[in-house]
Amino acid sequence: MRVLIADDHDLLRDTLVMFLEAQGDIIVRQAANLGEAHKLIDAEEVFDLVLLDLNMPGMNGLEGLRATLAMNGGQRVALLSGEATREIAENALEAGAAGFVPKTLPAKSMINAVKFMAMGEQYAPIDFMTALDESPEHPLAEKLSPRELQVLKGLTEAKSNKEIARDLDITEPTVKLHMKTLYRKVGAANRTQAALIAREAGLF
Amino acid sequence: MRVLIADDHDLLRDTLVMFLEAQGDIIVRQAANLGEAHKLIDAEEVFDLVLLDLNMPGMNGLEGLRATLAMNGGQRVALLSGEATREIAENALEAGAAGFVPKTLPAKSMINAVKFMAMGEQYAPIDFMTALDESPEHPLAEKLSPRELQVLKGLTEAKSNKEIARDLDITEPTVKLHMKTLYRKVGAANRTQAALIAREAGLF
DNA sequence: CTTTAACCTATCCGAAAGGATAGGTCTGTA
DNA sequence: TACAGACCTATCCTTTCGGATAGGTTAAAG
Repeated sequence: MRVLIADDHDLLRDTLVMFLEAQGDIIVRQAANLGEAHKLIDAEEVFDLVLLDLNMPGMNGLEGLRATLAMNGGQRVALLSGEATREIAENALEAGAAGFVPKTLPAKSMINAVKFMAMGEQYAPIDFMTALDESPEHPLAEKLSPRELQVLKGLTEAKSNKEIARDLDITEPTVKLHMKTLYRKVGAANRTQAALIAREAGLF
Repeated sequence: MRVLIADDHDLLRDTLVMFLEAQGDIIVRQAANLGEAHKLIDAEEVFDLVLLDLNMPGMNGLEGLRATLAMNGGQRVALLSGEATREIAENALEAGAAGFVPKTLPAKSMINAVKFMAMGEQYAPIDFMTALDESPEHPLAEKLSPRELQVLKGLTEAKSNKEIARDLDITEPTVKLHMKTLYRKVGAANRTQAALIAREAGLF
């Protein structure tokens, strides 16, 4: 089994190489950037698996992955990354990657994943892929006052101003003003749009 | 490596057993229903992996999976199914399953997956898990007339009745009646809820 | 101790939404 | 032809919403 590891972090690369070669039946080649990796792919016989670090020189996002996939030999290429988002992982897999390996994976699991992919399967960590794509922050929630958030919550529950007022124990006109203010803050023209924006932002 | 396969389809079970045992270092035990499987788990030393068919006698949905996970020995349990939905697969993985194996998988991949899981990793087919959970149909869209759909579309764009009327070249009162009718059809109390429901259903 | 700013509160009024009711136009069918 | 049913249209009328305006409270800064 022939594997190529391309990563500009020497430490991680060496560790991975050591672990893989300890498996006995795996031949590992190394590269520190995309150019070196391509040279090795051109010069040697086809690899069972090529591991590319997302952040190493020459990668340019997923472009390097696509370029490597398009190279002769039809080798299987997987993406290796420390801080990639789930979205990037999905894009990589859609682009035809053999898998996605986060650097947070335990060494043992990483070895298993590499062997798994080299055997022709597609790999990605389950928990990573099924995690909800939670927006990093809710910039909206930050800009709204507590009362406005409560009013907005009532709005997303399709309550009338009167109901919201009763629930919050304030008068209806007050609710209206909060509405008006929060429309301005979230950029909505009316309550329907405000509700859709709130839902879109993942609030409540 | 010790594997237990529980499935009431003899043909599939025998095929799988044959393939696995051909790998040389795998000992396979069989069961035709959940009760038999539990007896084997109790009687023998711990398995590296237990494969449970979702539809065999005694399973009762994911209950059988949970019961098996809770048994002594702490064995790893994976779900095997022919027609499970992505939702069931996710629930199984959340419940602590070692993996999910659809019966549509090629034999070679299935063997790889079983070995992968027996080594302690969690497996699920990438394409299966990342597939969008597209609602089979939009039951809403079927119940609404063309005009009502156009009105609802305008509503999700946060337009006023007057704007919708102008866009559709009808009078405003007509728009109102369409609104009222579609509220009833989709089960909304007001326009905000109707907009949220439409968005939720994936319309527009 | 003022001052400023941000927030919550309230009043009034025009505009929009929502309900009830009814006429008009197509289908397909007896 | 007559009829039923589904759909689109329109007219009143009441409720609700949305905007403009302004007073009251609290906390931080001068």
